[in-house]
Amino acid sequence: MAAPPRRVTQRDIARLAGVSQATVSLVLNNRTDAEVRIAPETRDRVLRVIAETGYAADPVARRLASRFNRIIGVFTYEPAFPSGSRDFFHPFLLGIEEYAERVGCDLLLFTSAPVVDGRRRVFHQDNRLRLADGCILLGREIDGAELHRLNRDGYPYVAVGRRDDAGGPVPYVGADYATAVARLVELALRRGHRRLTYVGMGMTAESSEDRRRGFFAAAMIAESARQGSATAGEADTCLDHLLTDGATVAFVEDFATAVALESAARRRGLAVPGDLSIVTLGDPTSPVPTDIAFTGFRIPREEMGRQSVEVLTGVIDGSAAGLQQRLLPCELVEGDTLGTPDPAVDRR
Amino acid sequence: MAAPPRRVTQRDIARLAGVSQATVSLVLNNRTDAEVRIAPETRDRVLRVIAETGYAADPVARRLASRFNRIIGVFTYEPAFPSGSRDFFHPFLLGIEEYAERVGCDLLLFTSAPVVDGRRRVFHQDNRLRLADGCILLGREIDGAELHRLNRDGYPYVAVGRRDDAGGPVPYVGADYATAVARLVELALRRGHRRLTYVGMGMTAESSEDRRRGFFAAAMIAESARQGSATAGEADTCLDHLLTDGATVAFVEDFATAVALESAARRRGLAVPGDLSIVTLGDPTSPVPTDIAFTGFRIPREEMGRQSVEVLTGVIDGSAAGLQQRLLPCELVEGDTLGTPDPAVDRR
DNA sequence: CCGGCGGGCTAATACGTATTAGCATCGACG
DNA sequence: CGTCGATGCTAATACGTATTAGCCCGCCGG
Repeated sequence: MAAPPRRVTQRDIARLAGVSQATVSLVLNNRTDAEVRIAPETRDRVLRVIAETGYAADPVARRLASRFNRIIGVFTYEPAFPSGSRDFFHPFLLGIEEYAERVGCDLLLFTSAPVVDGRRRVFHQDNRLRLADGCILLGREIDGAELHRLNRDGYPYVAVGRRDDAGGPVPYVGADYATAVARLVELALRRGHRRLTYVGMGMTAESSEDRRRGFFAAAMIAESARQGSATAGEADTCLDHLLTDGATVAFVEDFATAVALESAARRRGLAVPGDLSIVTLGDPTSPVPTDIAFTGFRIPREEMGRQSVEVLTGVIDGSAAGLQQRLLPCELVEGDTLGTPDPAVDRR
Repeated sequence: MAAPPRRVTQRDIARLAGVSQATVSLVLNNRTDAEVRIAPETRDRVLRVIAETGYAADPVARRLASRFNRIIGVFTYEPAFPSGSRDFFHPFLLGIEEYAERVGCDLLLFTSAPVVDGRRRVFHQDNRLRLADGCILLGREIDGAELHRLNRDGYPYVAVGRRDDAGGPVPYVGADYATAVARLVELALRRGHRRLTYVGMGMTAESSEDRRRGFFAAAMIAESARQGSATAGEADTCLDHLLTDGATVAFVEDFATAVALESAARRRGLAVPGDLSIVTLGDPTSPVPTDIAFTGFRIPREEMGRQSVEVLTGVIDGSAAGLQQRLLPCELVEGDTLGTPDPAVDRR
């Protein structure tokens, strides 16, 4: 290991400028308090030496001495490699990077977090959270226990996606699934649908819950409507279920399931939306090839990324300036898969 | 700003375990040299306290005291995620992240680097390079002056893509464009082509140079062949040039140019590869819609990402173990756009 | 001439860890 | 009984910066 050349420090600058290290620090931080005064010529001399040497303060030492690092941690829960989840994370990262750049922060990806029981863990033997001033949590399912721990430790963080309380309110920037789904339900009702069926994934994540809640809340209101529920599995089985149920429209939580359902229907000679309408409740999270323009909504992922950084900076500097829990509206997408129910079937 | 709760330090652990801070550090680092000995029961006591408190060493202090941080910096000359270059960087990042996880390093994206004159700068007023142990440089064109500076400062880094010397050899992991292009030239010659034309971008980047070099070196060898050269611009102009030249095959540096050229040819009633063959010299770097399977090669981007981390770790710990300049082979892609020249045209 | 006061700077310390020289203890050995 | 070598630990210091108490000096007012 070659001895690395000792780098230029404030002491070196101080020696060259004929002042003390403290003075260098004061000049560097442009301190102009009443308490602290530096003569203009001294200041200039120091600045000149700094410019000549190309000195830049060691961010590590700086962080140790003061409090902040201008580093935003990014923790991704789910295995990052399968290209599938990459497409899921990408829009978030886009927004995060953009806003981080704007506020002059670097991004630290906690790739060193080890995988235990198939998921990454924030807390482990040698967790390095403190490298960052705070942390953005990304992942479809986030461990409640870890959120508890974060809250207890008073570590600044923000979740992307709504989260239930965990030993205190969880700061988050989520998508307002409940409202988006409710809007779609209303739309279906207006088009004449009376038998709506929700096809979920059997997941307990908050994002699933919110969709489900939005669906049933809106469907309940229309007393005349009937709702069913199914779990995505084998597409044909699911389709059977829908038909038996007399459903005229399926609200499908997962995009890939919707695609599978549509092809299953087509294989059986059923037209979409002629014989069966299909509504999707989220963007594709894995690349599913399809030419169909599904009716559904778009999750403002990029904006969620941006705002998560915004909220995090608020949490970090304690200015609870912005609301620390935000739900962003989803944009409805008017596709080709929500029609009017076949009158022949719609015998109620 | 709420006073953050002082976090647990080694001193706290020491007090609780009834030992000194030094002992805690020694236990933590599992030091078992001949010089340093800790009684097993003491060690256990300390470890128990650590487990109970959930203590984890502050990586910042650790870095200040010792030398390394287990952080790999990633500097992208263009924004890392934004959509334009997104498809370009993504595979690299994928490989980088994978390998970083394997060696237990975190990744630091230098998003705080300001943009000057349209490109990001490594060195600026308040550069934060020292946060990381070393740095991976990504970008189509990398400023030679900055490479000089990195070399001069002895800062460990590695470029993705071959780079010319800059005040010393530049560690890199690149793609062997020269060989890949030469192979394609040979293939074209075997198929009977005698008039080959290179369509470049007029760029001076090493990646462009290498392709060009590979082309002319291989084409020269076949004394019977003639080569031409054109610069991509308006596709029709370029096509005119090719036809005037009597070229039977175009070697096109940029993927998008190849796509444009193909449609221009088709608009004029020319068949590809019937009347004109087109070879591409790189993957699409921006999403260009096309159904055509171009003949060309694939750049091992992901592998380049992985190996760049590997090389960087070598540079950092000074074990010049691996070669610090690597060129990875590209995989030839046998597409549909390289045929045999029309005999009518091939009058030599 | 002395006290006070403000400007301009420095000495000292803290941040939390890693490292090293060296102290204390104890058993063995001469 | 003194010496020596091992063993087990601690005190002290370094890393590079930020911060604060306070020193020194010159000037002004009395």
